[in-house]
Amino acid sequence: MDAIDRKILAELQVQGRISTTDLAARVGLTVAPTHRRIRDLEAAGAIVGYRAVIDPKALGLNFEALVFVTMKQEDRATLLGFEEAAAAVPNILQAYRLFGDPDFLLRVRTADLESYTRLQDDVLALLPGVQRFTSTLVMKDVVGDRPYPTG
Amino acid sequence: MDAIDRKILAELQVQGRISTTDLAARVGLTVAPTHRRIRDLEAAGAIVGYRAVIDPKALGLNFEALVFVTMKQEDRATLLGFEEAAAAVPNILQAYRLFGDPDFLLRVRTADLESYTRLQDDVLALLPGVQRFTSTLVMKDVVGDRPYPTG
DNA sequence: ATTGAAATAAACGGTAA
DNA sequence: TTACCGTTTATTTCAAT
Repeated sequence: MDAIDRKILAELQVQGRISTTDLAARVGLTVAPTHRRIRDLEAAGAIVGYRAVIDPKALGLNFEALVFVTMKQEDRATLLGFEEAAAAVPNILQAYRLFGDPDFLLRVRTADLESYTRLQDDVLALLPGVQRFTSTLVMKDVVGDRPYPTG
Repeated sequence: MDAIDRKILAELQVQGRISTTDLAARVGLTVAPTHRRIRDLEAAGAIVGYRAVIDPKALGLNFEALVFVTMKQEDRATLLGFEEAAAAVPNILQAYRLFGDPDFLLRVRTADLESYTRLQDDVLALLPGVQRFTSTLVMKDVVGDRPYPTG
């Protein structure tokens, strides 16, 4: 993982579909070694995959909320049960387990406030082991998901 | 934005580098209309771009924290000043403006706890308009950034 | 550097809402 | 009529050896 690899990762995080030819020019190599490095980075798991970045509004997902979850107990089984159930809810885009209280933070997307209300009442409230949760509405994505710093 | 477009978006969110040929087969069209749809989705802004998904550990970024920020004032200038300054910090991967208190939530990645300490003291603490902030360490990414539901 | 595959773009006719 | 598909053709670009 030298400086060139980091530059490759930086470029691919911004332009996931850049051709090997163009990428080679940007990192100052020829095509062959560039291609080899990409293959190695993929094989090593440094590059997990590629994805299109979608505008959620295009899918009608205009509402975003953060949900803080506090669990009844913090034993292993309770936590794992919750994590598994949460992973099965497609509207939960991200979920973090935190140190301290609350135990989890969820990032949730729905079409609108009404869909969110339904989701909270019919799905989130039924997640196993939950003592209580607090929702906070997201007003604005100031910094939307951004590439990792490579420098 | 019909069902086929949603299917295209679903596939591209999971396999951003799938070939038009393969994608066409998956959505049940031939290459030409599939390609047209991709072009239109890109032009309409539904597809914002493409990116490689990187393992942050490969970049040595092993530490993640959430930072809740409460501002001194909530006037427009103060908030915008903070947002601009926050956007200039590469370690801030995501930033949300929230309703209520706290005013912002930041997701921050650094190499380790020491780098985070330095970042907090030397950078985050100097962001303009901040009254106080509270850090919470992330124990685990239960659900790492996941595609939007298209159904 | 070469070969084969794939992306891209345009044109044309058919078809269903 | 409008909008979309599918086929075809041609050109370009890329991957891969």
